[in-house]
Amino acid sequence: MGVSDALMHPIQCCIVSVHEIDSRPKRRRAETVERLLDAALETFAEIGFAAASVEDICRRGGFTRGAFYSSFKTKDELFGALFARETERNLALAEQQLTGIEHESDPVTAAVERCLSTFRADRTWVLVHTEYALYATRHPEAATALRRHAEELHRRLTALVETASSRAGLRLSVPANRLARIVLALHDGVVIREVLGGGTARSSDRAASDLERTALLLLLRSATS
Amino acid sequence: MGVSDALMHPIQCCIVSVHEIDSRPKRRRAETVERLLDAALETFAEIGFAAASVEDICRRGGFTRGAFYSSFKTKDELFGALFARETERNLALAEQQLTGIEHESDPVTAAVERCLSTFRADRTWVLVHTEYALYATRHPEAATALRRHAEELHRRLTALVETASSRAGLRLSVPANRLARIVLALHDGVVIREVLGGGTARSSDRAASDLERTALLLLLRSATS
DNA sequence: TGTACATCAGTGAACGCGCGTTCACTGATGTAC
DNA sequence: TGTACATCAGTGAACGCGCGTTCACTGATGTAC
Repeated sequence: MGVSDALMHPIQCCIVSVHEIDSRPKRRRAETVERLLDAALETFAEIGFAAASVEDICRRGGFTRGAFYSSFKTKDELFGALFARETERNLALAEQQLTGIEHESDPVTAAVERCLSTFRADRTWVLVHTEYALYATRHPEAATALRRHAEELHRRLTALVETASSRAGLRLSVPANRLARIVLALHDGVVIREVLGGGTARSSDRAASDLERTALLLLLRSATS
Repeated sequence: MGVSDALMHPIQCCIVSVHEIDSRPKRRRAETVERLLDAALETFAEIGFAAASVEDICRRGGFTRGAFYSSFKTKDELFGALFARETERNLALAEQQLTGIEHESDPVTAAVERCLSTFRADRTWVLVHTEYALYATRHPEAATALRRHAEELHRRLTALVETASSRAGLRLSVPANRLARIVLALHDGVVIREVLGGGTARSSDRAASDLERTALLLLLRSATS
């Protein structure tokens, strides 16, 4: 095989790995898919799913339409794949940011701060996610994917609230379950208002995250004792 | 002019007003516009703005496409007119529900209850409003209309918080201004999650409004003293 | 009141463009011997 | 190593449909005298 050959010939091996890192891999469909998804994410954020033509996406990715249809059956399928990729990324990011939070001296404040910095309103994703939610209203398979993701987030935040509050010896006047739901709703509301609301452009980043910090601290202060 | 003529001839006046109330008015463009807007609202909620063809809207309203174009220049103009009509309606409704609130014995709780019952998640409007917000992202005139409406809501809620808290002799640990923004964001988040989120169908009406009640009471409890 | 004309509200056929999707083809990459 | 063949990834022309928009026309309603 090519691989074992390569192992026996250091020089050729080197060339092969250059091929794999560089833009000339043996089989590059996976890479093409990634580039198309990247292009789709940007295009959908800029002009919306419906307004974005397959040609727009391909042009941005540096392909022709044929390439698109050799990777995806339809434009709708692409939307689903994009949502799947991005939500997986976001969950992994959250995982990474929040592990070990219960060892902080003040886990509540720490969690608020970390969540704010992790999920800082990412304009692109808010736009595409919102559109996907709207889309899911009329496409049951999309609704399933959306629900799964929402439930996963809720599960993780609930667990976080539970471990953090018990470690800190705090009593919750509202079940962790419900508290998590409230926090998620508040987050959504603030972030959506920032991106979609008639947001005044002047330093709205800080304004929105300040607002959310205030709100979360108010909430948590009166939910714990 | 026709009006002063009518005033001088009681009988004719009566006939004219029958014409205006009944479905045979002299000039019925206004009524046609209303019917088209009604049809558009339902159609947009069902299948979305982009997917809704002008023909779909007209068919639902009982017209042909020509009627549409003799009342609106483009499909986009219709969207703007629809948003204008609905926001005006909503503001009027809010006005009506919230006047006199400061005379309640417990204005905070009363306001929470009235807001919840007034702005109970109206699925149709949440869908259309969200889509309009997304649309406004790419259409500056729409963004202006959206901002105006958001600011108006914020102004009214701020005033309500101020008068209600001062009448009740409460001190706010957060400016009314900011508190109003937080409440609006929370409301948006809850309502959007209910309609767009992977909402479990089982009695989600009550669940969502219970959640919002809990959240608002928590917030207001720790924002006042 | 009756007649002639003007305007209004809405019809429905037609246009033309852009888009999603298909498909026959091509050059590059990999495999067999 | 070299040659012949197979598969893969992507090309780009073509198709056909549906949609937004236009426009010449019509019957109903209103106005003048």
